[in-house]
Amino acid sequence: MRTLKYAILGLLNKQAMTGYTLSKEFNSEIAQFWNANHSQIYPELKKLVAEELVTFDIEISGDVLEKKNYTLTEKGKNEFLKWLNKEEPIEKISKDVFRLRMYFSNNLDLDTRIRLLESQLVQHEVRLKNIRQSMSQYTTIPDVDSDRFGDFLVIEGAIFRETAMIEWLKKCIGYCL
Amino acid sequence: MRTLKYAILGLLNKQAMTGYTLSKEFNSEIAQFWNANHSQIYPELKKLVAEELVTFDIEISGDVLEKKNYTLTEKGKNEFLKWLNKEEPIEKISKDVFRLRMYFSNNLDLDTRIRLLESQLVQHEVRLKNIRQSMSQYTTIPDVDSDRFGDFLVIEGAIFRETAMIEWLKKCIGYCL
DNA sequence: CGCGACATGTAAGCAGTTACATGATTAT
DNA sequence: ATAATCATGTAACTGCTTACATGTCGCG
Repeated sequence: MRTLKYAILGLLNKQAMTGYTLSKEFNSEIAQFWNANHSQIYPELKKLVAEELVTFDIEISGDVLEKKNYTLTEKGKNEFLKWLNKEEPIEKISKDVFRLRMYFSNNLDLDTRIRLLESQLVQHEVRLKNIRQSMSQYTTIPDVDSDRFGDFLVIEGAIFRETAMIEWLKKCIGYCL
Repeated sequence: MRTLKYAILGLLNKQAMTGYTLSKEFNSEIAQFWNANHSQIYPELKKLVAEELVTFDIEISGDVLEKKNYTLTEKGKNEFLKWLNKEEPIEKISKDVFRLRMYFSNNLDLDTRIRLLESQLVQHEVRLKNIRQSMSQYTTIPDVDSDRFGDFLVIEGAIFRETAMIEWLKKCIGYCL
C-alpha cells in the first residue's frame, strides 16, 4: 500500500524539510495513527527521488554538515492528491495484543485479571490526559481549509478512541469483581 | 514478540485442532483483534513442534487424506500461561490510514471530505451491526471461568470501539457541513 | 571539552501478505 | 461430473524494527 510514501508526501506538501525533521514529525500529533523510524524514512526518500516525486537541495549547516532539504515536485503533489481523493474500503481490524489476552482471560485468576486491567486502565488514562493536553491549544474549531483542521480532527478522534477503551476496561473490571 | 505463537497456543489450549481449523478460527470472533493466513500458520506450527510446545498426531480422513491434529504439550501450556500472566505496557498507537488521510484533509474539497467520511460511516455501521449480531447470543453474562467469558469481553470491546469511531465520523461530517 | 541534539545512512532479521502449488473429500 | 470446501505446504516480496555505523553542531 506504500502508506509511508503518502505520509511523507503529505508532510512535504505542508512544508519542505529534511529526513531528520520528517522523522521527528512522526513523534508529534501524527504519531496517534502513524509512525516510522529514520531507518525506514531515508530509504523511502531515496525511492521517492528516483520516482521523481520529490527533489532535494543540499544546505550547508555550520561548516560542513550537509542537510538534504526535500521538496514535493508537481508530480509528487499530483500523486498525493490522487491518493487523498481515492475512496477506500475500511481497513480490516487492527491487531491488539491486549484484547487477545483478554480473549483467553478465563485462564487467569480473577485477581490477576483485575491487576492487568487496572494497569491498562491507568496507562490509557495517562494517554488520554496527554491527548486532551494537545487539544487544549484549540479553543475554537480551526478553519476547514487550514493545516490545523486535520490536526484538530485526529486529536478529537484519539480522544474518542481512548475514551471508549477506558470505558471498556472499566466495564471488564466490573465483570471481574 | 511472537504474538501469533501465543494466539495459536491459546486456541490449542481450548481445543486440539488442525492447521486448517486454526486458520478458520482467525475468521471468527478473534478476527476482531488478530488474524493470520494459513501461509503463516503452517510454518509457525512447524516451529512450535520444534520447540516442543505442541505435538500432533495424524488422522486419516476418508481414504488417504492426512490431517495433523495439534495438541498443547505441558511445556506449551506453561509457556502460554506465563505469557498470559505477564503485565505489559500498552502498545504504541495502531496505524490507521483513514486517520492519516483526514490529517491531510484540508487539501480536499468539502464535498469530497463528506463523501469519504460518509463512506467510512456506512461501512463502520455495517460492521457494528454484525458485531451486535454476534453479541445477541449472550443474553446473560457468561461465567468468568468459562471459555465464553473472553469471547463476550472482546465482542463488547469491539462494540465500544466501533461506536466511538462512528461518533467521531459523525462529528467530522458535522464540521464539514 | 564534553554532552545532547542534529543529521544520514546500511544491515540483519522478523512479521505479514500475496501468490504459487498440489491434492482429497463431500455435497449437489 | 463438478464445484465447494477441506487440507497442507512453499516462495517471493513488502513493511517494519533493532542494531550497527559515522560524523557535525551548538551550548554550557
